[in-house]
Amino acid sequence: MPKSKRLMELMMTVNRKRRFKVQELADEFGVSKRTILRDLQELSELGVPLYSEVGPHGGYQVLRERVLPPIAFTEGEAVSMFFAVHALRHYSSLPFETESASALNKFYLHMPGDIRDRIDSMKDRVDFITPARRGDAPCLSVLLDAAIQGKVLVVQYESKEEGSHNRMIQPVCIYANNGLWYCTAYCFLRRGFRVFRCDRIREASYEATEVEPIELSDIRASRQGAATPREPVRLRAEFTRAGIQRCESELWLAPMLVVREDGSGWIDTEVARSDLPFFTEFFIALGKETVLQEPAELKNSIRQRLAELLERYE
Amino acid sequence: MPKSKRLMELMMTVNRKRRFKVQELADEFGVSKRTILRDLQELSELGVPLYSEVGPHGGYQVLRERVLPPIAFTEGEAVSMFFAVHALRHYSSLPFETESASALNKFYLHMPGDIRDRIDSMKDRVDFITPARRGDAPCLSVLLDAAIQGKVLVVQYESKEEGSHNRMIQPVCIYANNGLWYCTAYCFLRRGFRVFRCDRIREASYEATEVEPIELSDIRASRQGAATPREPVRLRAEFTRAGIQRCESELWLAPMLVVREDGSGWIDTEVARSDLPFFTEFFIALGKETVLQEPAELKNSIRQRLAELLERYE
DNA sequence: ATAATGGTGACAAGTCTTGTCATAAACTCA
DNA sequence: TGAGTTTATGACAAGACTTGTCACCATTAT
Repeated sequence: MPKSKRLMELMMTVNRKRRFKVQELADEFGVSKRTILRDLQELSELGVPLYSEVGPHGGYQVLRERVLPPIAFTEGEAVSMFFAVHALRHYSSLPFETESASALNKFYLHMPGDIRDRIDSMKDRVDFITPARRGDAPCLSVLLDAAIQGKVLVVQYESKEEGSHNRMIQPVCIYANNGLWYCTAYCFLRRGFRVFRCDRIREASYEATEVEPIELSDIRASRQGAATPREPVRLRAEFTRAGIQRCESELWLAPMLVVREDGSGWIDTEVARSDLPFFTEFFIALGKETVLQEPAELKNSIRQRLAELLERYE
Repeated sequence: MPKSKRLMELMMTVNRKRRFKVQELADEFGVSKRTILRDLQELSELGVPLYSEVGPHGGYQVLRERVLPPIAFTEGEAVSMFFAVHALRHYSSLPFETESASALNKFYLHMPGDIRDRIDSMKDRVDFITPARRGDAPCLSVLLDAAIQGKVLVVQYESKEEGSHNRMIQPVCIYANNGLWYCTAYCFLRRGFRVFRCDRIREASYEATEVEPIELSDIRASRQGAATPREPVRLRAEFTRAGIQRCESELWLAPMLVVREDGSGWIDTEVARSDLPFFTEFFIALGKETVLQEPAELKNSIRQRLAELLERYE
């Protein structure tokens, strides 16, 4: 095998196995140890961050920095990747530390000049906005780690109602929505799946929890479990065109909407009775853009609420 | 220069200049044409998509696909990039066509096995959610292109009030927010900067507009121009803790909020009189979580609105 | 037709690569 | 302490690979 090809393959190989001995590679490539040593030095000069230790149990290592093999990207692909990573700057907290910033930088610096020009001309013209929020979420990486490894955490959670207290939870997944991070987790206190706002989790640690982690083979099942409504109540309402447009902004509502040709529409679904206070506010906010047909119970609570408000503003 | 190094440099060079002749490179590298030809063939075998045409005015070209030079990414950087691009799948429309999907795929396939494992274990655990919206925005790439090149477009816009009609606009920038795409543009009809919802732009074309594009050297100035309030009215209000939390979800409001230690807070700012109808609805939606202090005008309109609603639900 | 440009094969000169050997240094473990 | 393991470096000859040259072909624009 000619040297140039061997170097390329060597690069892939050392990236695959992060630790290796010279003899190993020599056998694998059918060349002498001396040759491999020389090759490794060249790779090193080319930027692959190799580190070696002598002695028994020694050997070579690739440091955390690894060279990805060269990839053929479309110009458009490269641009897409750039803006995707660029969008992450809106997040004040990320589960991957600050590494996206340096990735962006490296990516940008390695671009051929004309692509870089194109990016420059687009940089001020395109953006994926995420609302910048105050709440930092300091525990994201711990939560993610626990989710991946299926471990139980003790967290200090500051809930809306009860103030700050400790809970044991087993994270399932974390996600960002509308500028805030949330964590779905099994809560050992409440014995069920709950969603936690990550910025309200002040501390999280693995410390000696004797609780056995539960089995989470099917994540989706657990998610659904969290959402099953009890005490269903039928909800029917008409929406004007403007009403529909506003409803479409609501994640949970959009899938249940039925839209007519002319843009207006309606909803006919079952909701949990315990959610009625929420719907009271929701329908009030919709103002004249809706006509509520059912349930009477909701109409009543809306009337009552409106009367209270009116009194407040008198 | 040894061959292996020359190959690497050659890769960079052909990526920089997308069209070139063999003789050119031969001079540049101080080797013969024959050697360059052989090298180019090797690059080709390595995946660089070269294309050549014979004859005068012929020469080599790198096709739209280009090999980015190998970049040293931290493991964390690679993972961040993956999830950043992964998040784009939530968007039903993008200004860069479908190229992010293929970028993601290539990226994933080229990862060393253990990083791929790590990504797999994280894929169901982390997400950047963007509300999935119905409205497709078919014209994004045209709008972006016009913004970059400073051209005037004729668009068919379906506005909330006036239905569908044509306008001439000069796009400034486009951005995604909460699942919808918006375009800031100079509107020649209204003679000022306006924000358009891209999914309401049915068609956009360059066709023979004799209108001269305006100068947009400073984009930020133009953005501000769009936001300067006329007929300012002083707005003062108190918010409970829960009220503050809801206000923080509002992008335009968050910067003006003042938050106290205990989580409650207030606002004291100037708004345009023309926005009062909007604030009427906004404060009604806030319910009991706020106490409006000023202006009386707004209080009146809220009262009136509440009374109307109450009647509706009677 | 002519000139420009890429494409291929053959071959000798010579450069670069490789394996071997010797030696050193650092480290582990018994 | 000493034996064994592993990286590290230098020297050198054999030889594998690379290079330049040259001859020739194919295609295409002018």
